[in-house]
Amino acid sequence: MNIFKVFENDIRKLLDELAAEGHIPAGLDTARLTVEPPREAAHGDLSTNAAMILAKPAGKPPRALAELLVAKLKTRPDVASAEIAGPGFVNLRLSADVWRDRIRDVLTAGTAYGESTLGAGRPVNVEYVSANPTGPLHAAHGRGAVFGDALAALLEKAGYAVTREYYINDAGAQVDVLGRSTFLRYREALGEAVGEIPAGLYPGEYLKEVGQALAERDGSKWVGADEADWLPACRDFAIARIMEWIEEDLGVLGVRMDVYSSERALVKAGAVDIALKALEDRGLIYVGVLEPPKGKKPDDWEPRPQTLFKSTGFGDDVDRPLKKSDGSFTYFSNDIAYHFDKHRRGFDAQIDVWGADHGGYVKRMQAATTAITEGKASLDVKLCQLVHLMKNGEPVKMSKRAGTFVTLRDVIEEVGKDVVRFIMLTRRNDQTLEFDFAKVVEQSKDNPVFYVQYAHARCRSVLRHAATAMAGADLSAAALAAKANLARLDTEEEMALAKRMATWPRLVESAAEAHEPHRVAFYLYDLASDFHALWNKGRDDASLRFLIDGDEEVTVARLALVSAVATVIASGLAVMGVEPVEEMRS
RNA sequence: GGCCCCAUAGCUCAGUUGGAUAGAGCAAUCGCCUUCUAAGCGAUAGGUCGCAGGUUCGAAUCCUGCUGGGGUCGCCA
Repeated sequence: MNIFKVFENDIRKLLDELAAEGHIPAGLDTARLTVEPPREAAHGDLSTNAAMILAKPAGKPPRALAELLVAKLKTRPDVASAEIAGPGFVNLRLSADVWRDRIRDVLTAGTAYGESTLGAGRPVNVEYVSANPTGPLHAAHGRGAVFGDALAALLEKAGYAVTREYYINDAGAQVDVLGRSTFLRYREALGEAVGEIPAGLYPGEYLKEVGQALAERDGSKWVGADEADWLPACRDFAIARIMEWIEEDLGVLGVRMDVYSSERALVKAGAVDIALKALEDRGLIYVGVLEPPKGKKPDDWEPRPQTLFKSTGFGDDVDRPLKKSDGSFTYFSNDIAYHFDKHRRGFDAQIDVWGADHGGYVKRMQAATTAITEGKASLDVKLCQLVHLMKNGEPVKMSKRAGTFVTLRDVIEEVGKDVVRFIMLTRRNDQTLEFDFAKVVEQSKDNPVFYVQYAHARCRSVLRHAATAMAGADLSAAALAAKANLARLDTEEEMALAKRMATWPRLVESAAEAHEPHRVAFYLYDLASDFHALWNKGRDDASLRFLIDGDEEVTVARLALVSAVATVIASGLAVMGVEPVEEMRS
């Protein structure tokens, strides 16, 4: 239950009542109405701008309107106080029981707490990773993988029907290069001395393994064969093998895709022709000559007629080529077909997660998606900025060119999947992220992974102690929910925790709508911080500890609180794909 | 040159889709602490939200124009 939404709906009803009573005109636009926690806790628990946004259309001063609302709100038993502040805010303080009851909600719902019906089961397609099948995933891919996966989980929690999808770019020139590189390694595996890997081929060591495997499967079958024969064989073999690795790596990271879409299969099935025909029918394709890029004219520039898509009609800056000069389709054409295909599979809400270097591609893809689906589908593109790998403040050198780069697997093996996942979400997607191998495993307050996990571990530790101290007592969440007298929770810190947990459903909804999973990480840090604060109070004042000898009632109430905190942390970590820990010892 | 992203405390970053006196961690200063789990706790100080306009009850947030940094720019994917 999202308490803020409950009040928002109730306030809308009150406004209807005011209209029925003739205080304000009926049918005022309340789209801008908000009910949210004020930044300043001193202002109360909830705050609404209703009086301010309606003042002008209602023809009444905001404070007068606020008076009317306050009078109505004050009659509610769950409202402890309602007052007007500033330019016309209505601030509410809720009775403590409203917050305490949320603890019971948590205990009853378990880690399902925070789930919402916001998405109403609408399908959403989240496409992420989609790394070229030409080599193992490297560290930077990890960010897109984690981001996309957490976003998918978040949307699921918010009630959407999510499909996780990986687009395999197995149709371009790069996979022919892969095929040639593999052929060389294959001959090498058969004993041929191949020497230096020629420029233009992939030098990576990992292809030795692919060549070896191919030699084992096919023997010397391809030596001396026509390129027309060995190239597709080597290419397809390598793609299949590398995709296995990629799936394995993703598995280690805890990422499981629902759908792998092959570009080659799509092209083969004629999807590109269908898509371009659709655009053609709408008069969005023409043959024309593009202007050279302003201010940065390539040396070999020459005007030439190309088949172009009229993307300028949909917010793009220039029209974009659909065919290369040899008549074959550009990657863009295939991509249009792919996004059209998603639409035809029922996805009108599409999200793509890309690396920041593809920023220049966003407008045309959105333009094309809008154009080809006649505005029915919307595409949101989330760009993930670079990850800077560091070790004790020193940058870790990466060179894809030389074939030496830090693979995602290396990173996971060094610090663990949970640390990778958590850290990748501690920055907004459009900020560059520094990943320091030393810092991310540090056991201190400035490491958010540790801090959040520590809070969970402390909760579990308290419950373990309680189980020993109160042998025989049923301390399950259900039992605590049933028997705890939550009225015994009344300290400032306890109420702060209860309120923080009450905002989790709201956070899920707003983060899901904004497509910003990093907010979950920050929320958990805040929740952990509230919990640690309460814990620390118990150091100075024994009466504030959780287990109080001789007062079972307060102990049970506090155990309910602690159990709820652990549950909400676990619920948040589940969205991030991180396993909560029972204790910090390792 | 066009387009996209970024610019918030000394540093690293949040900022609830336009709300009230802009927050957290680190570093700094000052106290405390040896534990229901050790990897500490509390307090203080720190700001022209890059600059200048605009929109309105109200702007870090939206619009315009600048400045600085990054990315990208017709037959790469």
